[in-house]
Amino acid sequence: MPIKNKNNGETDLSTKSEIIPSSNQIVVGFDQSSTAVKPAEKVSIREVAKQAGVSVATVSMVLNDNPRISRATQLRVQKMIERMGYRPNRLAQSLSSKYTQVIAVMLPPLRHAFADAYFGELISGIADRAGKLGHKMLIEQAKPQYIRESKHIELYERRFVDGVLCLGFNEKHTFLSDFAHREYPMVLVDNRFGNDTLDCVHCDYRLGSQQAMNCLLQLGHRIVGMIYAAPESPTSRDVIDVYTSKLKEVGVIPQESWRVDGLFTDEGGAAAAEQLIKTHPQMTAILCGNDKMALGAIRYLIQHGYRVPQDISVVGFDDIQHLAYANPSLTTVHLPLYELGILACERLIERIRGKVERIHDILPTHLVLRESTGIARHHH
Amino acid sequence: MPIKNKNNGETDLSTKSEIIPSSNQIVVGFDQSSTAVKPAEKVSIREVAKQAGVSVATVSMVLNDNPRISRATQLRVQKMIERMGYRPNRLAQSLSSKYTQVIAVMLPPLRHAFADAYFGELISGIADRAGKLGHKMLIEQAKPQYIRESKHIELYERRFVDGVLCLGFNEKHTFLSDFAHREYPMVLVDNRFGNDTLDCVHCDYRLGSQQAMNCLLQLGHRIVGMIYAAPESPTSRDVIDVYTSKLKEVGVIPQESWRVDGLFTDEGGAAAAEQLIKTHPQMTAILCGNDKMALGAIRYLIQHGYRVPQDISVVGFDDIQHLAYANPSLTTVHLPLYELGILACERLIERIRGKVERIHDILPTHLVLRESTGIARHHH
DNA sequence: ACTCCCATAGAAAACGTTAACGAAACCGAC
DNA sequence: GTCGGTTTCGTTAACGTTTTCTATGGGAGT
Repeated sequence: MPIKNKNNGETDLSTKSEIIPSSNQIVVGFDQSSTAVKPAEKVSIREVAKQAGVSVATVSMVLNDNPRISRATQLRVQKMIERMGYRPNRLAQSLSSKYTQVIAVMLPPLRHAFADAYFGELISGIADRAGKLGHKMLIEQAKPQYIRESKHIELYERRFVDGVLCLGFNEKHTFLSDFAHREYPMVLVDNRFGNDTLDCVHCDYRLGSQQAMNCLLQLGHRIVGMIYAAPESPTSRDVIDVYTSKLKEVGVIPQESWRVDGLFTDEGGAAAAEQLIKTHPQMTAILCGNDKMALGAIRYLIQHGYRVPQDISVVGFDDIQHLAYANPSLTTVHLPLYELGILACERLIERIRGKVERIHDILPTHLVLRESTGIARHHH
Repeated sequence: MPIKNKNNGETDLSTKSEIIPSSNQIVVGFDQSSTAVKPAEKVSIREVAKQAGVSVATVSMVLNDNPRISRATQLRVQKMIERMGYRPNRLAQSLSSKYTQVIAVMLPPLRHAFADAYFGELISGIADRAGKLGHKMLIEQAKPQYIRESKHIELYERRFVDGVLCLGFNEKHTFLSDFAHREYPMVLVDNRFGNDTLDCVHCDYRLGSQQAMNCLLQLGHRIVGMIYAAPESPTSRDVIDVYTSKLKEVGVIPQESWRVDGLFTDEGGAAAAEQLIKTHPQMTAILCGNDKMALGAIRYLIQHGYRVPQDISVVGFDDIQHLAYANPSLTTVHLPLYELGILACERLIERIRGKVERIHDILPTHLVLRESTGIARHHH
């Protein structure tokens, strides 16, 4: 299934960019050093113009390669710029032009928001694409007081940024409606806003839920529990909706008590699994709203004598990396978060430039079949 | 042991700031919405001045509460600022003043740099303190091409930032020497540069290594292996140095082959553990350079029939959160990374303002005793 | 009453760009 | 040879602050 896109979008979501594959803290070296470190006494566009024998306007136009400049003078000026080591002051640029070339990434006020695998993937994509499009990335955290003081609006009004990407928010975060009048470019990432009044891009959680449920149903599971989280989130509701309708399709009426809130955390997942398995011993599979909860659930189950997947199958959501070593490895719905980050960044910048009106893009998911799922055991 | 500080530093490293404790993705709501969303047609300092019946200079002085303004007019102007919803354009402010009030956080080009628990803790501290000090935080990744194009210098020259915090770099990253002439404020975080020519703040890895080794030696371990990483890093060498000298203190000469590089990764830790245990079956304890490698080592050991800690004790470094659920839980050296982030941010800003000359601060560590260590087994 | 000084505030010059407008020079066409 | 039309580039006014320099008023000192 190709990219579902309500706009005319044909965005390139590839090119993971040059990254050294490893993974932690102090990486072993990559040799490099900038070619020249100029102590360079500040040189302004005026100096360059004078030395090149042209006006400042001409230099400016060369900088923004305005077609009105002849190839000859363009080369001459560029030579001089190079020779003098001139770098335009972007404060002056932004002050006089319309854009700051900076975007902000807004994170929810979680203790470990900066160390989260989910946010990390998104931010990675955003950072890569922003860099490629000549934009800088500011990171902010929407703590209660921050919102109370309207710092999120100040971001625009004081001209810190041209636009904002909001990660990990849902309808409970009422400050989002500050963007409803669409005066300030903002794209909600991996969620949508109820009345579809906000620009957004997100993964196709309905599709993901279908893929997960198809898998479980094909393996013969019928009593399928669910560990969800943040039911106020439209995408979370998508997953739940499909979960119930898929079960109904095969003639099973999922009870209310088959669903437990796992709070998006490992511990919550474990607690939820406990509750599910104690109240429904005949349950043979659990669908989890994210990988963390799935891992917590598996941990609980194994520690209490259940075999995964022989006794109970578990499916997650996210496909966060560096979990390959989990035992058993997790069958999960892969969310293309890196690509979503790229898309979000790209759409936001288009929106800033007025190249697009409404944004509501959806990226397809796919199931990654690993060891935590298996054929449903018989219950007698 | 108090803070070791070569400067006159008495920095407040407390106040974790208001954060909702939970942990993932879409958090359950915190009610909030900005008090007022002004559609506000851009109002500049000139308008305010006119309405308040004063000059722009006066308004500016009120903004920066310059003592030369009388209390009466100050109040009058502030009222008007409030009433008109005026927000100073910080591009203009920065253009005309000396500072941008923005700092950058430079990350190494690792694939998951944005999702790393180690960096996450540091960044969390930095973000909190930067916000408190009225600064914004830009995040950059020092990919090879980035350095080749001197973008790290451009950061200053084009006036994006006043200073940079470098996380996760070591002496192999030769671009760091671009800062040796100390023209551009930069603080190396959690490492130091060989000839001590760069400003830096870091944890006391020597102390940490002592604490870990004291623990193991007291438990009777003598054949102690080590899984290190990035030996080009001065702090890594600190750990290794203390490891060897501590063993020598009790009359043990650690062989070269007792040490293996674990590459800072989980997989590397597992491979290193394998190598150690196969070549030295009599080994009863392993000291690891970080928690990831320790976890990898434990995973390998358990999967291959060793009991931890009964057969082998393992000690880590970092004390990364959300690892409490590991089994067995990890004895590790706690690095005060959040606090280090705060300190780094604070020092950098002092440096920017010229309030401090050289920076080289060290924060103490402490051992967290958990389940992965025990009394050395007898070997016959 | 006159000077001097302090407290207070205004005027104008930066800060370093972009952009709107206008003006030469050159072209071919008539 | 004049005339519109292009190219190509210079002039100048923004952009919204801070800062330096200057000016005014009034009270204290003599």
